[in-house]
Amino acid sequence: MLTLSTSNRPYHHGDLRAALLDAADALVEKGGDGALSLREAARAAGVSATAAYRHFADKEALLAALAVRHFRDFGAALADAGAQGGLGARGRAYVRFALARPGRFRLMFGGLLARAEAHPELRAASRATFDALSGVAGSEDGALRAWAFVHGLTHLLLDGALHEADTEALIARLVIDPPARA
Amino acid sequence: MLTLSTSNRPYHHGDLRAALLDAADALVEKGGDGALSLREAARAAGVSATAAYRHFADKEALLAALAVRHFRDFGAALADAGAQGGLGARGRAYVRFALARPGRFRLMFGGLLARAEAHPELRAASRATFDALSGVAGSEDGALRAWAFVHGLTHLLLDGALHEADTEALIARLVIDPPARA
DNA sequence: CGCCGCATGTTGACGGCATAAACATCCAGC
DNA sequence: GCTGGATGTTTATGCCGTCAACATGCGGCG
Repeated sequence: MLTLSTSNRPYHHGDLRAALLDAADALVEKGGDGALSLREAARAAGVSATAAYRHFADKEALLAALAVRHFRDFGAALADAGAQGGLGARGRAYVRFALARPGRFRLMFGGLLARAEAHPELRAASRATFDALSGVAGSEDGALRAWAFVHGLTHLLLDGALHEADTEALIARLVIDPPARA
Repeated sequence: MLTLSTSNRPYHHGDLRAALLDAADALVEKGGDGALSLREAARAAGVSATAAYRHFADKEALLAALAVRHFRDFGAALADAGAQGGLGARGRAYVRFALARPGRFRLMFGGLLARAEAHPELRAASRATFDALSGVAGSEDGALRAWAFVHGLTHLLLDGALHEADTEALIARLVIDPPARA
């Protein structure tokens, strides 16, 4: 049974908070945005329906915590891409991250942010990511335009608004590296 | 009591379908995205909880119908703005439409579209709007870039991602008319 | 003019959900 | 070894989406 050392193994479960976040992530990714049910997440974690309330104030708090996690991953992925490429590489990584996990992206940018004042950690995590993005090329209007462009392209692709057949080619063609002024 | 002529006044209510859409619109606009309850909309329309099912297959169908309505208004607003201004005027109208009614915009671009194959009318209405937008400056990559930029800026503003104080000034500064290449 | 069918709306019911309160359990430190 | 507080469970409440059976009333047919 391998009880991993005497480290910080919490009381009853293993680490229920993380287990719930994992379960919620899977549900959000599968069923889309509002398809998460606290009870179902609890079921998936093998725990009673109300156990989640020991770790999250309510359902929205769980979603906010999940969004925090995703913002950190997102920021890391962009930093990685930027390290060995320019602005264009970062932009393409941005779009690809979202297309690979639409549910995550929709959670991150889906209205939770708008009332993020209720979720200080989410505010902080998103601010950190945003500031890193803004600071890429100074904080000039050019950088802002680039960000808005990539962000908008992501949303349009996610929504199926573009009838373009070859998505990857479209990205490669539009999101280019030189001062695209876009 | 003024029973307006003998025109197409449906049977019991006045025009329940429209009344439900109005009520739903108000709820979506106020409480954000998923805050709509069929029962509450019915209550607001002064009708029993299940009456909506005579007009909509289910809750999602109501939301889809509402989105159709908004796509039409949206398209009309953009056409108006474009008639007496250039691409820049149209772009600014785009952003302002969304900022004026965040709930509407989030409904229109919030994941319903992604599985719009279940809602033919929504698919059609969004396609019509999108095609009109794409066709503004030919259907070149430039037009696509412009659209993506404006769309992304809209989302970023809606999400409070930009710390800019004066939103209107930002819009005026970024969304400009000449071939902004953005 | 009267009846009847169908579109419209209502009632009642079911299972699922978020959430709260009271209770049980179990590790940590004294 | 005992106890306290953190963690999880049970039970309950009220709302929700949706279904099935029923009521109602307008428009068209006789």
